Amino acid sequence: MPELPEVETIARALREGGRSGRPLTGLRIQQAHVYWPRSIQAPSPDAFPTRIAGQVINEIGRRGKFIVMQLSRDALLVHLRMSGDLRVEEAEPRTGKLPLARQHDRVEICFEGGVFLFFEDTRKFGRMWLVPQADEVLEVLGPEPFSPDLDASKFFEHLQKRKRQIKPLLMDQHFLAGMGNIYTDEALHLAGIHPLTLSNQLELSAAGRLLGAIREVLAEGIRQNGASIDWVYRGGSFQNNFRVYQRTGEKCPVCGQTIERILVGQRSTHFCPFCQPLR
DNA sequence: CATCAACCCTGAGAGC
DNA sequence: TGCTCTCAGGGTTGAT
Repeated sequence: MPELPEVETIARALREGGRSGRPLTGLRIQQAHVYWPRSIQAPSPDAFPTRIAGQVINEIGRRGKFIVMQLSRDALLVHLRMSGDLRVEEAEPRTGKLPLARQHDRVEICFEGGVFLFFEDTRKFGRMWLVPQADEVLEVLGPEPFSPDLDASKFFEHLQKRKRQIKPLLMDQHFLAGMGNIYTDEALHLAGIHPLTLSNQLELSAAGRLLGAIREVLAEGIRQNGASIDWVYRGGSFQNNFRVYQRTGEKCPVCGQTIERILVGQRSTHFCPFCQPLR
């Protein structure tokens, strides 16, 4: 399930080439096909292909868990949700044979020069937006975890203003952009904070520790090209560094206590009862 | 404002 | 082997 490091890895590959594809920046879109209309959030699925045709991709980046592509006139945003991925393929140089859409491909974008971008999404939760201003969609997001504007004291202030369980709060994209189930569990363990701790109970020192832990696990995740879980996202190796995530019943790498699994805000949550006591 | 449940979906894994 | 059942998981929506 793509979180910030996975989305960052995918955005980089689209921007700079890598994996199978070559860079998409600078390419002009010829046409598009929508195979699953609900994958298009805006404009209407019918209007999408007409409106995107002819536009050139000028920039590719990331904001929270969104992939952000700046086109000639519009912005193309992609949220991969649970099972989404973007795949670049090229026509056979010799025969000119074109790539075929696969079973789980929901949207296909064709570029001049025989390059294709497929939005594959087994579970159909992912969405695309084609809008004049990216901010229409992105403005509701909380700060980027790596934003220089976000320091320990500001983070502490934000936590103080709310009275929520820390884990669901960290996963709330309006509060902080980019965290998902994996990196939240990992960051809370690294910071030694129980997932049910109320946000306004955290002291300044704990807030600073938490922000540092969030940045550390995200940076390590990016360094390892994300985590490969289940059959979805592939190519990363951060799953080999999980401290607690999906390690229920195993020993805590720090203290040796048995890692527990509880439900927090409808999400499975892994933590060490010794390293992360609830006070 | 905080919490909770349902919903959107599919494939994997369990149980039979 | 093959069927049915349950469940995970990000985000949105509506109820409490």
